[in-house]
Amino acid sequence: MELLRDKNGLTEQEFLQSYDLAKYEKPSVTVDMLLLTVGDKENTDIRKLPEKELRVLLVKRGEHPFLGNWALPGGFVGMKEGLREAAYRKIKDETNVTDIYLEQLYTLGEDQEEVERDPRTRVISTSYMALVDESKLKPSAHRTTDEVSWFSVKKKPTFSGKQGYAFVETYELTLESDDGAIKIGYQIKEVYESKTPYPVKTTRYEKLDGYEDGLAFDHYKLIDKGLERLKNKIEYTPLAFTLLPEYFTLSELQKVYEVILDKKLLKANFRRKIAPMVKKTEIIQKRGHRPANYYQFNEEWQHDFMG
Amino acid sequence: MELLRDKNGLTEQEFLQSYDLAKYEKPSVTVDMLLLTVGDKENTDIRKLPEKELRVLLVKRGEHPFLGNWALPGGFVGMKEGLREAAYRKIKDETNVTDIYLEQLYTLGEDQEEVERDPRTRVISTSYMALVDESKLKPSAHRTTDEVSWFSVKKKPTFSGKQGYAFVETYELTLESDDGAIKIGYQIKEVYESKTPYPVKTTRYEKLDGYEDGLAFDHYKLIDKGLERLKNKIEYTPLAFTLLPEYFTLSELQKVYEVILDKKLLKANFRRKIAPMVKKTEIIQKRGHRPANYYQFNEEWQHDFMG
DNA sequence: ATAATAGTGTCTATAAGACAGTATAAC
DNA sequence: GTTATACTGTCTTATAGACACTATTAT
Repeated sequence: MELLRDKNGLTEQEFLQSYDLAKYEKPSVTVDMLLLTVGDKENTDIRKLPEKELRVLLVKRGEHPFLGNWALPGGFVGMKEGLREAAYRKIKDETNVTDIYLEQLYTLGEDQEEVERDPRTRVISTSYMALVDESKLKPSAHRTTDEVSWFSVKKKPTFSGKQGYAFVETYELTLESDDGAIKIGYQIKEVYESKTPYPVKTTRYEKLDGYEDGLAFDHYKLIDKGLERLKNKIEYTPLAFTLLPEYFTLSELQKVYEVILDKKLLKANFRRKIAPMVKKTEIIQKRGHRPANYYQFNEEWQHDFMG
Repeated sequence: MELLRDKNGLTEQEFLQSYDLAKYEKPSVTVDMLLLTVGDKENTDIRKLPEKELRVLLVKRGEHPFLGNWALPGGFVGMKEGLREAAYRKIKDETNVTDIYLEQLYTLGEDQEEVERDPRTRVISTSYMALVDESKLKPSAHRTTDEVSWFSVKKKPTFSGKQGYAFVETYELTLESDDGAIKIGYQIKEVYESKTPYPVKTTRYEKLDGYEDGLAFDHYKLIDKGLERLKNKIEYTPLAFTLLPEYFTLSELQKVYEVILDKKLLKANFRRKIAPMVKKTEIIQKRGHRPANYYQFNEEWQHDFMG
């Protein structure tokens, strides 16, 4: 095979030997983990089945910057470590869970505002969304000395309509810690402008009045994006099953959909729709009043559907 | 306001002053642009309207590594430059277009294989998908001395079925330059494994037999991902309109959908479905046989639909 | 018995798909 | 006239939503 030479007459090998790594100043690269689960709410009436809620794992920062604020778990990426591998490592550090669904979410550092998102230096952060079944978490001990807590998450629409020429939607994103002691809240404002011939959407985040605590960096963006992604994908992918144990009842599955879509579903219709995705098992659950059948994910489904 | 101090007793200001940037070795950060457009195919029969095809902009590399191969336009990100800003800059360099639809696509550098995607050093690359109306491109002169060309892109399914326990789908991704001189082809193999309780998808890329030319780096992944993204989003977003001039006929719009979804649509049904997205104008096109009405994007639409 | 959950049947409204038809231009 | 494109009406089928009903348990 003949050797290609560049403008300077160098072969690839020669070029690589002369390549000066230190010539350019480089940004730092980190990963941030949006670790989500769906868990049972505390139950007041023992006769009723527990409601479910979405939860996100946050870590209290023990260092500058944003010392004392709550942040998504994350950290710098090693030189020989893939972004996804770094994400796995972080999850293992925080939760001891290794078998977990993971997908790339978004990379922060897009515009001037985000260029200054970290006061130390320019930091580009790739985020991953991870979904875990709550039952895998129970026995885990956190290995770090950091304070770590699950926060319930809720995003609810507060306004939708025209403001002048633009169309505006606002939401409230609220987080509350395990014990209810810490409350974090942001207002999200989405503006749709008709920049003919196509529309442009811009999103603004602001701390909500009356919420003292805040998130570190621009991590609210990732929580918001993750919730949206989940809402979209749960309709046409098997993502919901990553949030449940292998065996589940259809009522449990329905509650997962309800908490993610943030609306009540009619039982009969829900069952008809998800029927091809699940397989009935012989196992029976005794928990509510009438016993329920346990179901499993039906691996044949994606073939018929996605294929 | 009281000053928080960390474990070492430092305030944030003191911490930042003592923060040593050079302590850690850092990966390099680049952006890659997937610039797509839909254009008229060369016409044989003058009486017929031209067919449309999807096109992607590629640059012939004049430097190591991958010297002589075709690549997506891209390059290193400046320290004070946002990723999106860098993407804009690249597009302006290559096409002189400034007003363009842009969305973040994917960040490469996930796993061990991708850690070694660039022989110079560890490179993390965030990619953007840009969609342009062909008519905006015509008068542009490329400012770089590099060879630049639009390639037609086609992804067609070649197999779908079970292979042992797993479900497999294969595709052929083929690119062909403007003048038909350069042909690039990859086989894509998607394997769905039923890693209970949820399925895992893995994708493999291989050069197609009989295709001599190749893409630089792992850029085939970005083209593949971009086409998928476009196919998904065109159904529920106004993305199609970014690929057309402000005024267009419904037949033109339909052809854009057809080339992206890679299937023929029935006229009557298509028109019924997109009716709320468009606005009829008074302008008439004389091009085919019976003159056609020009339409515009209807900015009211997203409100009713997305809101 | 009553409350709570599990599970099914069916009517209706809406959307998607198929296809036949009419209309208006170039040649 | 023929051919190619533009545009509409309507029947059929599939899907989504609403709601009423039965079934089985704990208390």
